[in-house]
Amino acid sequence: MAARWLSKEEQRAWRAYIEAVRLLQDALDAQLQADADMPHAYYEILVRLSERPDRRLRMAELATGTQSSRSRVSHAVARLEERGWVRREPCPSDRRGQLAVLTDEGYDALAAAAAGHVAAVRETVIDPLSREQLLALADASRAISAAVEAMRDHGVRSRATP
Amino acid sequence: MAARWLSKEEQRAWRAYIEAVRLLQDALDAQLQADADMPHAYYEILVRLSERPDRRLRMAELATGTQSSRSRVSHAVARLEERGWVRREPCPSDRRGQLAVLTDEGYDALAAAAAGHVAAVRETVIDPLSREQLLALADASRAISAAVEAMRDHGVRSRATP
DNA sequence: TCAATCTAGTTGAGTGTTCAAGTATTCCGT
DNA sequence: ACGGAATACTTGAACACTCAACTAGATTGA
Repeated sequence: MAARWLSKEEQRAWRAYIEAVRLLQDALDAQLQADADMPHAYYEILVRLSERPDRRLRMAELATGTQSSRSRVSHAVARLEERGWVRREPCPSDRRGQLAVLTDEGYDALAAAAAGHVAAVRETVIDPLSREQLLALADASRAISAAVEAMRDHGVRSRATP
Repeated sequence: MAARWLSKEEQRAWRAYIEAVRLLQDALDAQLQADADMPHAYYEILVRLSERPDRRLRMAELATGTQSSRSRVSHAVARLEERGWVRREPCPSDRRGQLAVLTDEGYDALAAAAAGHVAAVRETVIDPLSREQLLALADASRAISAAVEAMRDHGVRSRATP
């Protein structure tokens, strides 16, 4: 397979993208860590749980919902449980399964964190972009997500040839 | 400060964005780890060094160039040095400073990793987007980067009020 | 029905990142 | 010239994530 490089324009675009991604992630992580003492990944777990009427979710659903591995969620929920923000329950319909349940303390922690986090998101992403830009960003993002999932599934055609 | 929430549309866009970011980062990290035995952050360090005619860069420049903290770069270079991919040199003009120098082995490792990585970037980002989409993504990214830097500088106006 | 296989989730070791504190050197004002 | 402040970088502990191996329960099919 001939290695096809990026054009100057593609290169510039790609770098602008990952640069923004890194800066943003670090900034949001730092903001949440400083203001709410939790990493962004934990925040997202609490958000997903809070959106459920019964405030509970299977571990696997939590994993797919937050685009993370089962192992990550398992470790994270263990930590959240130590803090009393989440509790585990056995799943009635499948005895292998576990339900992560958001506790009242967890809900309070989320409520306390949310305003600051949303303000930061607004300040760094929503407000600096026009509506068209934001929608374009979302479109491009969906295309990227689809492509990543496609690559994951069909097993990376372009793997380094051994 | 009144907490201003996100509209439905903003919410959808924001989620699409971070979802893509997470999926992409995990995929690229996994690809590089599997094919070249290095995380994406290390790859970027090697890239920056390789772009210099003398293949060397001050630690601080490496940090700003890769949007990471000095500490991160310091640890990373230490690891890369253990592998023989990078070497440290004292900086002649400032005795506090250090130069990270890409070794020949490091250059080879980068060369071996590059094709697979670029192919993955192309497959997940460049190819699935139209030229307009890619340019729009870059524009939005630059706006986000600027906003993050602005927030970092002027000290987060919207910090959780204690 | 029972073995093989698949799925849900956990665990621990290894690795990378962060945060705060540390050392060494340079810069700056007087 | 010299003391204080800023800068360059490192270090170690605490924490998060990954990968592979593992347990336990569900599913399949012969």
